[in-house]
Amino acid sequence: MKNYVKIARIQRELTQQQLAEKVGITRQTVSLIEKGKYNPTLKLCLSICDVVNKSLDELFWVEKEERME
Amino acid sequence: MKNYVKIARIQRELTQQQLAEKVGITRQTVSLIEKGKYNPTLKLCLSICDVVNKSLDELFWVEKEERME
DNA sequence: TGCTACTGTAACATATAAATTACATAATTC
DNA sequence: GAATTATGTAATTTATATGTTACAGTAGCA
Repeated sequence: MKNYVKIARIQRELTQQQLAEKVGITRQTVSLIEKGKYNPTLKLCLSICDVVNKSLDELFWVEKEERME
Repeated sequence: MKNYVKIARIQRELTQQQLAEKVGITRQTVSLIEKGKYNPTLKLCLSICDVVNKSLDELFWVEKEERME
């Protein structure tokens, strides 16, 4: 479940802990999402979008072929 | 959890059953998502995007203020 | 009328997202 | 070198997405 959360987070100069607090989840969940080991819910994706000021497509769109790994 | 799945599905002239089969889920899940009663996972959202040939933003982006109901 | 296709939804079971707690490591800063 | 910060991850628990089965209602069509 590849995504661009980590890049966006670093652009905003946020730590995983800070992003987690702003989103209202735990640091562990942020870590797992960034690592592509979780399949987050839409609601959570939208919350992350709000915090880093990016769209769903910007953060979570990956072409079908490169989605897995 | 408002979204535009129903509109896109009808544009593609698919029934809930047909969309469900193409996505690999049940008709009931499609119904609940269209009704906004479910918070689908990102993976499922992406699968729906593939089938109706729309982006995440086109199907699932709603402004923060109108997201709930 | 009756039949079929499409949709909404409820109850229960299962899979898994996410929380919680905890431990480990690397990179700092003192 | 000790203390702190940021991150990865494992085990367990909890919440919920999704499947399964089933029933009801509407609309169109013979």
